[in-house]
Amino acid sequence: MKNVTDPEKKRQRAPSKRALETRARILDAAELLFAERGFDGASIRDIATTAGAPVGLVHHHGEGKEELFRQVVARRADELSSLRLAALEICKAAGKPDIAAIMRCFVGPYLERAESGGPQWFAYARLVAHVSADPRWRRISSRHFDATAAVFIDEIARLHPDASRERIATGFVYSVAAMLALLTSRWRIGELSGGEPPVSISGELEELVAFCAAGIAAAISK
Amino acid sequence: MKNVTDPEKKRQRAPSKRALETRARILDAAELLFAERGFDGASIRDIATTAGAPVGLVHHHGEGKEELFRQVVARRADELSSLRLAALEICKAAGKPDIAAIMRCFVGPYLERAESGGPQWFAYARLVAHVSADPRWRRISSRHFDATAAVFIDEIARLHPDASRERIATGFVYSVAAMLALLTSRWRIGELSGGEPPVSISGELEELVAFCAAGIAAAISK
DNA sequence: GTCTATATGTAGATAGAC
DNA sequence: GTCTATCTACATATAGAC
Repeated sequence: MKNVTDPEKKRQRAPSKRALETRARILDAAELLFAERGFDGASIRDIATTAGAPVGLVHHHGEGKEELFRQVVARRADELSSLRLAALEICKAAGKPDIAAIMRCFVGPYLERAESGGPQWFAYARLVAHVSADPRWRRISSRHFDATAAVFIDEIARLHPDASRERIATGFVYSVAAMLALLTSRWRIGELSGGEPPVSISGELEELVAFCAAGIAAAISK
Repeated sequence: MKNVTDPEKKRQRAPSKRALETRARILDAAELLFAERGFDGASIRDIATTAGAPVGLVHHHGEGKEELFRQVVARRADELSSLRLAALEICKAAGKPDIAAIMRCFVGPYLERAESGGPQWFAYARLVAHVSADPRWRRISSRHFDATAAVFIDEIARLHPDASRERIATGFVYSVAAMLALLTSRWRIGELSGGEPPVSISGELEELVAFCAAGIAAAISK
């Protein structure tokens, strides 16, 4: 399924190194600005300026604003899914995981990336928050996030065969919301606790995992 | 402090009944469209059309798009704060509340309104989700939500004097995120559990309260 | 792939009649 | 307060030279 002649695909030649860099710069700029101001608040012109590229080039690589938006969401979603599923496999190989261990495989990879991967990963969390808030992006959300989410829900369901799947899914969605809140609303936690927000993100991992695991356990036995 | 001559205030006469109705229709339309498409995705013209009012009137009542947005957020925020604080007072009068009881006073009033108050309250939840996702609205968020949030965090802190305030605030912010997820992402819960989303919102109250209370308790003792 | 110039629509805001 | 007409700016998208 790779590199065979495909009449559907338009691009025939491999892109040059410079082209790939330009494309990456455009996606980074789009990620930053879509995250900061949402789909309609970020203009192609602003994205072009931030990327240091002319406007026409942004259209060329993005194939229109909506498609550019989807590409930006998809890029890290795919990377995250791989990391999460790999973590879950390792965890399962070491023995039957409990809810906390399962959720640690889901949130851990993101928190590690956010800690070490630079500010683009924080921008991405805000972008996902925008996607979650806006009903126009439901299709994007389903397409790029649901398959992996279903695997994790299955894993919890296997651990608690008597619990209704709807309650497990509910607890899981609550947990994802909490994870995004950690990544996007540390300023608010800081304001409400009267001090500065927590310095280290990965230092918050166990607290978040404990919150999610206890919450899910309580919700499914209610 | 009421009805005295105030040189700061511009409006001198009480608005007519018709004017108040028009204003309410404009705020409702703005709420719906801001919730659906975010600040930049909703245009003043769309809001005017939905409200059945001319564009100039939207500007007149809203005093500019940003101020209109803030007014829409503020309207229900103030109403919700009153309901929540009243619920907490009643709860405290009946004896020392635990974490679940405290959180029930916070999320209960919203879920009841969403159940009985019509679709505008669901739109408002999406609007708040947009406000939370977008760093441009931090001031609005602080101004209209933080005071009440601080009261509830204080109440939990009184119950657990040894827990750090930062952890309590973190658990509270996670809980608010979960509440918004219930109001804005039932479609996703439905998709992930392979069936329809839950019919009744208030039927989900105890499950959500259990999730939040167990999560907070686990997070502060971690 | 890269970049410039341009076409076409629509945005927020305001002036002024009623 | 209500409504119409209009100003100015900027949006997305594309055509075509290099």
